[in-house]
Amino acid sequence: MTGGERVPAERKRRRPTSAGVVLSVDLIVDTARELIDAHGAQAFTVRKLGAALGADPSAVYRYFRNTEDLFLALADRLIGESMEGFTTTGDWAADLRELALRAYRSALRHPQVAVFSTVRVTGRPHEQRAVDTGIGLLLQAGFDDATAVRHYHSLVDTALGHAALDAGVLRLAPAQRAADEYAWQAAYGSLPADAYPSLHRVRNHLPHMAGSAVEPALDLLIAALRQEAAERTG
Amino acid sequence: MTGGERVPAERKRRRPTSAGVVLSVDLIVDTARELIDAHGAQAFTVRKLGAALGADPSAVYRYFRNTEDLFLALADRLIGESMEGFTTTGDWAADLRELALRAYRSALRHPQVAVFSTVRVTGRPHEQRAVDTGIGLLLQAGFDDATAVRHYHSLVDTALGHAALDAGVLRLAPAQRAADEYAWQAAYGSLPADAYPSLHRVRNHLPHMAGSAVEPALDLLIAALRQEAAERTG
DNA sequence: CAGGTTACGTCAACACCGTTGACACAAGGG
DNA sequence: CCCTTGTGTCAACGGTGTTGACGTAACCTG
Repeated sequence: MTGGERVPAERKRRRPTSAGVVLSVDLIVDTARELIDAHGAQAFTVRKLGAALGADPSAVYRYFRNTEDLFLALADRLIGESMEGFTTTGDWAADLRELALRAYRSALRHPQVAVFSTVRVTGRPHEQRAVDTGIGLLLQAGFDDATAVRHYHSLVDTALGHAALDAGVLRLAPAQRAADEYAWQAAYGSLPADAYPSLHRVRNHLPHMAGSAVEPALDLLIAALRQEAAERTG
Repeated sequence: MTGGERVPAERKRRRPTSAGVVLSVDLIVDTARELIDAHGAQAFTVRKLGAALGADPSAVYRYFRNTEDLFLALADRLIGESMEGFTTTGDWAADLRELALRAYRSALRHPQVAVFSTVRVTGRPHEQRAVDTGIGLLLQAGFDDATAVRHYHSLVDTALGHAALDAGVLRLAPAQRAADEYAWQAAYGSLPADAYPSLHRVRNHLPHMAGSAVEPALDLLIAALRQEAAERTG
């Protein structure tokens, strides 16, 4: 764990803030979460967090050494939530698809946080549980140890990568988003067939490019895994 | 196309800055590029751009309505550069892999910019050329129009998504990065076999998780496409 | 139950950030 | 040669994350 540890390992003295709130790591993480859910990670600031807590913004630094540290603490909680109620069905490929999609959906709601949890090793219980489950499914499919790790890495990073991209789209104002969808038609719909033969041919299908590609991409990954597993065992 | 247009369509009067520099759209984009290449997109600010240009920071707003607009202008240039010297070899699968890897590598150096170019339709020549080439390769492989578009979307977004993720790693200080690689061993290397059977079994392979997963992921995607194309044609 | 230690909430300040409006001047067209 | 106007500069606004000093209240000790 590189930098995760909060300043004091345990804390006992609790003094209420001038607004009467008793701070704690959990309360701060919860409040940060609510703020991000309500107004987007883009709008999150330490000062707003302080205001939402009913405390001076700088009080946060008694619990986390900086905002990155706070995000990291939020990360493991999100991993845990995204895995709530997940159970294996016996179809390892379908289970892996679901696992990756859960990671995607969770990360999409909290992209800033998600990037941290991918980049840094939290090493906390929720993360460990999820990794164990995913790699277990690949071992069950018959892959050897090294290959299982590699494929798990590919799946999860692809899901989270798409989330990082798609989160950018969500950040756009709805009107602008609609305009961009149409832009695929406007900019590409009438290109000369001689200079852009392929684009011209598929011009009617281009608006689909405005949506997310997670599911098609995951489907391809899973198909490849199924094929490779079949070749291995058979 | 949505919001790209700079403030005046054309400009004629050129007055040198107090440092003797004659500003222009191209000069500003070039300088922004150099700044990002040298110190990372994270460290880019309008004020530093002004200093690097030898002009007041606010002069930039005579050419771009805001920083997002500037990034968007940079995007198409990067697409063009990433495709420089690309030629098809006749092996459509290998060509697609190379195309996606070029997008990844280019985006990795300029993640902030890359997200914009994925999210927004630039509709400019370089973008159109790249899309036409990629979809052309899939049509050549025998996919129908709608499927070719879908697969192209999956490939490119996966490449760019991994870039967005991996860019986060690059932002870490090198020492911290090395520590995180080791963290996979430290946090996961000694987990109890009964609670985490799969993790325990593959524990020696976990440090690989610290690297990028682009190439393994792209290999899986390409394998799936090869398989699907073979089933189609034969 | 009193006293000392100290955790921690608060305050003020620092050094930044993107962006805007007023202003002055020089470039270019008539 | 003047007048319009494009455009570089300046100062300012309202934000940001983070830090250090400070005092008080909460706990531990006796």
